[in-house]
Amino acid sequence: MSATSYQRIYAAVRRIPRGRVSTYGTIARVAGLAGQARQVGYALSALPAGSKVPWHRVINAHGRLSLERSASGAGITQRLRLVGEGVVVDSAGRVSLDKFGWRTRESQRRAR
DNA sequence: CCACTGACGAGTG
DNA sequence: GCACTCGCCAGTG
Repeated sequence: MSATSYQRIYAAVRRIPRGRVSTYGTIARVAGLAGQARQVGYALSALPAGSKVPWHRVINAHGRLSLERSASGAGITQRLRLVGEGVVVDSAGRVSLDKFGWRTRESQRRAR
C-alpha cells in the first residue's frame, strides 16, 4: 500500500527522542514533504486519541507551543507531557530550540 | 469547481 | 518583535 503523507509524518514524529522537541517544518522535511509544514499540523490534528505518536514534541518554528494559544485543553496536555520529559517550557509556552531542539542529519536546519 | 479554513514557514518592511 | 503577504495542500460546504 502506498504510504500516505500522514503515515510518513507520524513515522517522522515517532523518531523524535524523548526530552526533545522538533518543529512542523522539520518534521515535514524528514517526512519527505519539505515546505508542507501545514500538512504536518493538519495530520497531527487528525490523530486519534491514545495514539502512540508523541505529537506533543512538535512545536512551531518560533519555539512556541502552537496549542498554547488555543482554548482547548490540548495545550495543557502538551505542556505537561513536555515538562514531564524534562523539557523546559516557560510561562509564555516557549521552549529553547537551542537546548531541546532535535538534531539529526535529516532534521538539519539550513545553515545560514 | 470555487471559497474558505487551518496544530505552519519564510520573506519583507 | 510585530503586521502583512505569499506559498503549500487536504478537508469541508
